[in-house]
Amino acid sequence: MANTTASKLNEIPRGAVGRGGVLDVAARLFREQGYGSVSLRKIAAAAGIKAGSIYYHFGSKDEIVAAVLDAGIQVVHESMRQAVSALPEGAGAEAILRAAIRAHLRALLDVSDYSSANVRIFGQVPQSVRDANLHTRRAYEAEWDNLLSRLQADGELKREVDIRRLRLMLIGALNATLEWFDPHRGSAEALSRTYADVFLNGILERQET
Amino acid sequence: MANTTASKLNEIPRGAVGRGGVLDVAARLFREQGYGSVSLRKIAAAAGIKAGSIYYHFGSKDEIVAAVLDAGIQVVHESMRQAVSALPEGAGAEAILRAAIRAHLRALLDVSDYSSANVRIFGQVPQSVRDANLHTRRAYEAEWDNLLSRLQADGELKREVDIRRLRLMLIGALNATLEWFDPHRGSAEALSRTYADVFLNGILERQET
DNA sequence: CCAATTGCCTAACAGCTGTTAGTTAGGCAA
DNA sequence: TTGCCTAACTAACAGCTGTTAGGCAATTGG
Repeated sequence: MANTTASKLNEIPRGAVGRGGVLDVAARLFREQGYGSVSLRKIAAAAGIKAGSIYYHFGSKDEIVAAVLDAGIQVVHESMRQAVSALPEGAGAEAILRAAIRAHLRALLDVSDYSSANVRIFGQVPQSVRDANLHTRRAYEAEWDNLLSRLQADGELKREVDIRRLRLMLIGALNATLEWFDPHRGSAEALSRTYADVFLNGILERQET
Repeated sequence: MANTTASKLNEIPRGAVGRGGVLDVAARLFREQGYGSVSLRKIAAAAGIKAGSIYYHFGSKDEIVAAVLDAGIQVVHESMRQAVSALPEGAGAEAILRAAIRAHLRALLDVSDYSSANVRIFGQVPQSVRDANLHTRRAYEAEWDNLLSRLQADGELKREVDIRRLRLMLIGALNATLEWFDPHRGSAEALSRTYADVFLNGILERQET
């Protein structure tokens, strides 16, 4: 037919999907539906290509999910590091912790499908994929441990808190927001303030004894 | 052969698996491996029966997972309610909150595969199953909201904290421990004390201004 | 302008999934 | 003894899964 040429015009240009496009779509689907119920055919369909074509860009499903997991951590890590290092020289513990909490939460809730997908599906992927993500993960954890240790050494954090445990508490609590956060009910910005308030000062009304 | 009678003796008694047995096994597997990668054949094998036999006790896979989810909430709910009501009459906010936190955490980490399975897989099951669990879930949430509201009305909690948000923070933070808690590194008991300490009083070293 | 490379497509594979139907054997009541 | 109920079994189904092989058109480099 004559329209073969014409129809090309409103088609997606040839190389527009590509490895990056597949990865973006995969991250979004993983975040929305979890690991187990997202098949390669779903990813392909959402990206506008066919399932087999994915194997031109990736060697396996594990390779896709591994790439999503790594990118997810890197986004939060970078966001948190920048937020902290952008602070003025003599910033106190309170300002530093508020900035770090805010950066982590905003990366999760506002910015990136990759970071939220990481939190959501990490516990669902095959062991081998989890293991491959551990290096990236530990780097981010070390960033927090360094920060917290420094503040504790300066006497700004209570001495009796174990740093590792505190980091697990903090990141765990922040990540848990993904399960219920609704942008219609309040901003990630405001939420990060509440989290900082509670973690820094607690929820008990203080008696002036 | 003559041993047909003898061999019966070291076989599992006929009705020993049953509906309850299947449910126990399912809860354990869901907690360990997540929803998507636990098939009916895996559940059946772990329970010592064949896949088809499950349909004598349950109408579908969804029915199994729904039963696990409901039981999971009920265990934590009951545990928390008892712990709080066992307190002496005039117990203060601090004692009440410590008891509630401790009960929730111990139900998750020490006691029940059902409660931990609930937390782990709730975000992975089909929408319809989630919806069916909502009633049970809301009852537990209301228990917390009542408790927190009462304490706030008595002036023991800071006025500016939103109750719903505080409850989401608290339960979210407690549930997140499932992802990293290791009984070899410390008890749920000790962990619950740390959580109470942080939530009640915060982590900042208090300056005597 | 030709050749090579890129990015996709089609068709098929073996294996696993939830589910159904029909069968069988033990225990209990009449 | 007869007959029902319970709790399992076997075998099969349609559909989906990750993955592979081979083909084909468009773009790009020489």
